[in-house]
Amino acid sequence: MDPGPCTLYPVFVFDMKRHVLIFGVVGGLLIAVLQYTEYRFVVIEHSIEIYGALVAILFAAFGIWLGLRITRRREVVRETVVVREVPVPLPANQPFAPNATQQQALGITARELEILTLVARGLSNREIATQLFVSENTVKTHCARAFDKLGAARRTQAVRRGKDLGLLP
Amino acid sequence: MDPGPCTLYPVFVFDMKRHVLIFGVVGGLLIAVLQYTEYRFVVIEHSIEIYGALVAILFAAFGIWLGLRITRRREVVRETVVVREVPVPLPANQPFAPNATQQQALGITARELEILTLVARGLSNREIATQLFVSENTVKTHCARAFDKLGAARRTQAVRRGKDLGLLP
DNA sequence: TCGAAAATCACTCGAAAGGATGACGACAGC
DNA sequence: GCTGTCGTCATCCTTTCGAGTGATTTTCGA
Repeated sequence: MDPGPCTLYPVFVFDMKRHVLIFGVVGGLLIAVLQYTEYRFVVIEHSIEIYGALVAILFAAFGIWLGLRITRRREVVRETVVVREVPVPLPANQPFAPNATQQQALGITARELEILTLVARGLSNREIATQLFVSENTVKTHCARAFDKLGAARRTQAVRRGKDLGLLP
Repeated sequence: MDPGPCTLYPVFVFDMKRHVLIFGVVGGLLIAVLQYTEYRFVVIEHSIEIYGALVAILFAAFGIWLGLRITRRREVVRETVVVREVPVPLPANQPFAPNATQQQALGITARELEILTLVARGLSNREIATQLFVSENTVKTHCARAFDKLGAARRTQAVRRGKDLGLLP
């Protein structure tokens, strides 16, 4: 559902592709070379250990190099993103009209939507109850029903979905 | 090892010390384990190749991790250099760039903002912790600090203020 | 090398939120 | 009449949040 950390560094995954390719090629070459040398120095007793150590050192060095290269790329991209920075406070503010179609499709009543907007404003249940002259339990009931209709488990999630569906400004 | 990156970034030589230590310990353990398994599966014909491949993969992964760890997070430095404010009426829906000016004015760190965006997506603290591979307590701490800097008492309020200040999409 | 800032984690405690269920009155529509 | 919807309120119980405090480790700049 949620793309998560990948959205934060999409360039990272992109770069990986090419590097993994290089990794495969160089890895194959290294293995071939090492296998060749293995058969040449088979007379040595602890050749397996030396072999393993060689492979370990070479691949570790290569891995470090890969890690350095990846992060270097990421740094450059990060800089360009900063240049593209656009701080914009508010574009236009005409009276918001909730999406009545979505509201009816989900069966959300007017009262529930009213409470949802107050939830989106960051008010607590108690504050909402005070503002609407009803009890806190009533607010909770409306909230529970609205959350259920929105398929939300938490109020932040309900706000998120409400905005996505055009129910909230 | 790879002397290249070290000469380019002499600052990391100091950091390398500790990492090289870890590298040695983990490497020794890995070799021991691999040697043990080697003798257990000596019946397999191509055990040497498997052994080498195992060592290669493990050390390559470890090397990558090491490389990433050493050169992590250098882009923040560049970020302060670029200061550009462009009042744009409406950026449609293209990649969102948080208002760095507001963020710096409030002293909100990158990690706090990252967690704030996940809060705005309706995730619970536990879900955020799982997604970022940290403990729930850490998420709570970041949340608390972010809320304090935003002057918010609840997460819905924090999301609201974050949006108003251009910190959240 | 040193120190400040940031990130990490833990613990407690109280408040807030949420789930489940039941109930009551008003009101519209058949 | 009867039924269904809506708004209202309640109780019990569990989970989640938030505040406060303290600590360690990592990072980064001077």
